[in-house]
Amino acid sequence: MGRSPCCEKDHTNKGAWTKEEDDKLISYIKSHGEGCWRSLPRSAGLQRCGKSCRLRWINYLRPDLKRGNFTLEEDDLIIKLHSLLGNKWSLIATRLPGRTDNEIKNYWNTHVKRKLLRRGIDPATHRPINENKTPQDSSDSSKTEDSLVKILSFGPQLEKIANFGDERNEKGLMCQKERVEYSVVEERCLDLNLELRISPPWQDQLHDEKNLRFGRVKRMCTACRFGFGNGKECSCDNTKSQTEDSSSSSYSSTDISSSIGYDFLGLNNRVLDFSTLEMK
DNA sequence: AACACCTGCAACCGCTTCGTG
DNA sequence: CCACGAAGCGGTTGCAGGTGT
Repeated sequence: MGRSPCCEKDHTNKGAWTKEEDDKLISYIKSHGEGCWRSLPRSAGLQRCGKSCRLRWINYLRPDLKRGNFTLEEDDLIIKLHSLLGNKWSLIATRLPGRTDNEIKNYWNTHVKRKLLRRGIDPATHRPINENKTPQDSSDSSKTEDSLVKILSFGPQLEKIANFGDERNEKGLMCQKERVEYSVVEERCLDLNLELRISPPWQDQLHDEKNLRFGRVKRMCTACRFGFGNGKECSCDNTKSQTEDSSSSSYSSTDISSSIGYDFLGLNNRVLDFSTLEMK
């Protein structure tokens, strides 16, 4: 048994849109707004599948779309975001006003990939191509796969945490969601030798111990990094004091970056504010 | 001029996620 | 908790236009 079709294929047009179809769609959405794509074609008098209408509107007809070539700034931003987010085109598109996920995806596949390859950079990993096959790396890559599998298997729990809400936002503190997204990105990049690393540098243990004694640094356990602070998974040596003093229990990106003395990826000034990365 | 090949992009397809009853 | 439909997403395809031979 196959999947049921999203529309009646017999009575729908396919292929390139005509000017008349575009006009019908635009005028319908202008007067009725977006929504209920499934019923829209019939209401608008179009012999198209709802999906097709949605795509046409989002990728081509929307009035706020920026047409034309990508600027150098957009180019750089796409590369940076891709190194952090991977092929999450819709997420990347949210950071590029007027650009659609489809447009960015196409641009990546046709221009950016080639550009990176010319520079000797693997577009998939964002690492130098000739660095890929060292014996040390082969063991490292299996480690990376392991850690990635662990992170991915965390998925459902991470989602639950991500839904906790933003009650702490008004204090300017990092909410659970931010902490989760931050940790995931941080962990994913662990093995990537990127100039544009999103995490603050991992502090070596000796340095931590020393600073802990002077009360300069609060060490986070893995559970806290994933947003399980105060749970049974938490093994922080400062959990107790954190629960007593809620204001010190949250780690914001800005807290961290200011505590370590630099603004990684411009998080302080919100150039790349991952806390606001949401699905459309 | 004719053909083959390449490139870029719009559109499609199938899977996943989300919302609702 | 489950089932179902709608919407969203990312990979892939198809085709028009450009370029090389």
